[in-house]
Amino acid sequence: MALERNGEVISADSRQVYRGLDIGSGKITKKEMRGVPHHILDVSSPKKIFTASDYARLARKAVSDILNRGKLPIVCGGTGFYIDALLYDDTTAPVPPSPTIRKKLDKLSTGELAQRLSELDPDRFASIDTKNRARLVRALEIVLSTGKPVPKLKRAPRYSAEKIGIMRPMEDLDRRIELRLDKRLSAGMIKEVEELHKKGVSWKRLYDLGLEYRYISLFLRKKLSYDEMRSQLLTAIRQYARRQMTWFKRDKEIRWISR
RNA sequence: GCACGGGUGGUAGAGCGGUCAAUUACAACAGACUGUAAAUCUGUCGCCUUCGGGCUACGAAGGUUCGAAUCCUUCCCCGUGCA
Repeated sequence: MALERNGEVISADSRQVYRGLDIGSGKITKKEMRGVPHHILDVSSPKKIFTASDYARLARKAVSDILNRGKLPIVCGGTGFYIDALLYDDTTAPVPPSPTIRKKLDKLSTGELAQRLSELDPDRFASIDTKNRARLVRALEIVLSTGKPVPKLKRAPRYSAEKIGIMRPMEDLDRRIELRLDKRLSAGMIKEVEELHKKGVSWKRLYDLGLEYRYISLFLRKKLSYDEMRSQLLTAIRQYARRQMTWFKRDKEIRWISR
């Protein structure tokens, strides 16, 4: 598509932003790019946490650069939240994460966090998932660092964009996922994870990166046998694919093609 | 052949006379998503339902009991030990 329409690609993938996460994240290779410039790949160290707002900032810069060159920006990827962060203004509260506040909040139980939020910001409390720690912590972080309730977000479109989604039967996807996994495994994905750890990416961090990085690191730590790792990872990837569909299905602007 | 141990929902595995359609975990299905988003979290999960309940279920068949997944008998499978 980029070749046909004089475009450049902007990746919307929350793992391909990290250097060294190549096979496991399915990062496109130089050769596969066929001369088409690709953006927002390898922009962060895997030791750091790259956020949706970092993504929005970089991707918007890329969009305007591409437009200035008279070319078509093509955003491509499966991280729905990142795509929204790029396409809409006001998708996240403008409050950077605060390690100090988080450290304090981490000591509280989920119930206590919910309790505090209900006192400090009843409005946000009413709509939040009260069992989701990560959400509660973030909401409290916003309230505590601004001294104000969590702002209502407008989600204003920033660009006029055409959204295209590829839909295929789940069985078909499942089959392709398995083939893809085995291909990655034989392409040295385990080695890749081992290398990342050697270079200082902690086990905890690898776990948090999810999917291939999570399960392979568990295998490397001998918490899982090879077969357990492969089958649990396969399941996790399939579940993730379904979660992605849940996200995209609710976006009524997407035009679905089967391809 | 004898002696033990065991057969429970898609899977693993609790329950060991009533409060059991059956703890829990996983899988499956659906969903959420305010700077970790490949993350995090929620709901449903035997069948039917007018959501009150009804029905069929814990290897099989009988039996004991007001009442059994839980006790007894026989049978069929599985594992271990002795032959």
